[in-house]
Amino acid sequence: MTEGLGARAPKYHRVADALRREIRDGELAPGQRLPAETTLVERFRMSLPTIRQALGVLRAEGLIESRHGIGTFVKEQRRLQRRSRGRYGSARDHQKLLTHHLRHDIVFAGRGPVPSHIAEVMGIDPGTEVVIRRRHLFDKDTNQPEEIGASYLPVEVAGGTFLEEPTVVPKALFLCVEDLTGRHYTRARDQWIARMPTADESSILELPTGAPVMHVVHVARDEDGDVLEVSESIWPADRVIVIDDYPVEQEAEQPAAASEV
Amino acid sequence: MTEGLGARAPKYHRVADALRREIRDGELAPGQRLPAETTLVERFRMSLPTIRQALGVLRAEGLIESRHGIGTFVKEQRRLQRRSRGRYGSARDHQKLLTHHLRHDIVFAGRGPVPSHIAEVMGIDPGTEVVIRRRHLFDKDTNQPEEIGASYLPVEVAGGTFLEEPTVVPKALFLCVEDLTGRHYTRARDQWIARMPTADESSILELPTGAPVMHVVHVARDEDGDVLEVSESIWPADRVIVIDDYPVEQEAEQPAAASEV
DNA sequence: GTCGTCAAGTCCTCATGAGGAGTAGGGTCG
DNA sequence: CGACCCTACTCCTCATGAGGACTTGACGAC
Repeated sequence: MTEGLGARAPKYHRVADALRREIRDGELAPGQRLPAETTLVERFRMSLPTIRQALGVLRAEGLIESRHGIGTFVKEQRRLQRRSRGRYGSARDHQKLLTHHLRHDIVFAGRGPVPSHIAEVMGIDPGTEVVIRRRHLFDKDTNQPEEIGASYLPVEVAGGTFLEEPTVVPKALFLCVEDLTGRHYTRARDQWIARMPTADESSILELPTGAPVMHVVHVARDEDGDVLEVSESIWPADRVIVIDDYPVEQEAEQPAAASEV
Repeated sequence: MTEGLGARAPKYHRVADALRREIRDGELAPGQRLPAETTLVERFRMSLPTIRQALGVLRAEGLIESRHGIGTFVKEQRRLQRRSRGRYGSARDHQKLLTHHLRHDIVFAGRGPVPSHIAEVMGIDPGTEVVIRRRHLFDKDTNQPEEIGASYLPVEVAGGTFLEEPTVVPKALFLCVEDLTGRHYTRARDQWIARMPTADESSILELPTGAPVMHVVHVARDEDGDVLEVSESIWPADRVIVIDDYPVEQEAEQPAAASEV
């Protein structure tokens, strides 16, 4: 650990380090308010920009969060949601929306050009017309934004159906598609990346500056390998744990996706 | 998109937006150097701190990277490494280290107290003595840091073996453990989270400020459900894609890890 | 030719000063 | 009692000014 930084380290770095240690040691508990910036100026005997720069470092690390006009607070580290595969089986059971505890705002439903990163996994040309459903999900109680979601369906699959209407579907999307087409979801591929949010995502999800997002692109295919659906979700990264539970291969085998951890 | 911000938006925000658009539109290509800060001061007719604040926003978004004494550059978005399960099968095939293209620096090997986040998944008390192997991995060609890794093995498993010695093991760790104990890796569980790096991680991985990391904790058990090994890896998030390819459950089933995407 | 020195250009640190904007609490007026 | 306003406190924005540290390339001494 970088305890006791030498006098050679930048001042803002030393301040950040002192506060970081107080947070780690519990002197500043999660949820607790930090001293006001002006108070820190007096305490550390440094200028306001220097103090603010130090706070900026801790903000970028996700340790604190500032609220305009109120104060700066130690963030509560909670990762509530666990996400992994297995969604299909449980949805077949319950016959209801996977995210029924969230309020769904359908912000768009209809046809449009497929974005390039989706076209890539679908194996079609960017700009090809597909059926798109975009949604924002909010916690029903706190009204906090939880997720930005979008589904992309080939026109052959969803064209002319109620999936082009901006209404919440009655059950999991894949069950609707199976009913409408008679085809079956057979194989899926998830692609997870973590990145910094765009300005739009940051404002929709009300993210504090410096908070990363988790972005998953989900591709579902039928028994012939044809794409039935691509959907993507974007969450604040600090609310997500991806869990993958699987048997260890006992025999030599070449997995579909190479390959190391 | 937040095109054409009104005059009410903060100045640094407008500057960031203008540069962001130039990057997105390709006027500033990946790898290319941005105008010097002093040049931007003249061009936008704003003060240096304002310009620097705008650059700070783009840095936090992972769009640009500044190098002291050299300049500020548009980051190349490259996600080279794809990681997913299936590691065991291919390792049994090749009988060599999974990360043989990287240089391994064993920074520690021996006994020590288990960290709390590892104790939790191992189901033991924090501080219990375990065998720990810590390593830093570097690209053999560029010498760039690529990964921080650590393995935690119960003393019953690895105590008194060469796994307590700070030398690179001849083949994948799990094959060593299987040979030494006669027990077999049967089931594994990976836990992925994305977060901002600690100060230490940031310096070891030479991360630009504002860049998140991907952190995976891997738990391996034998047929009795006893933990044989826990290992964790930390990568710069922008070099990682996690890919998960799996069959869709056709029948009702309660997966081990609940469960929604 | 090789090495070290130097200067120019770059980003980084930090101080001072001023004003603006959002929030919460208390008081006043109806 | 309720609605409104005012004030104190908070964080946010932005300017100016100065010096330092790092990198590169050119130049001269050896």
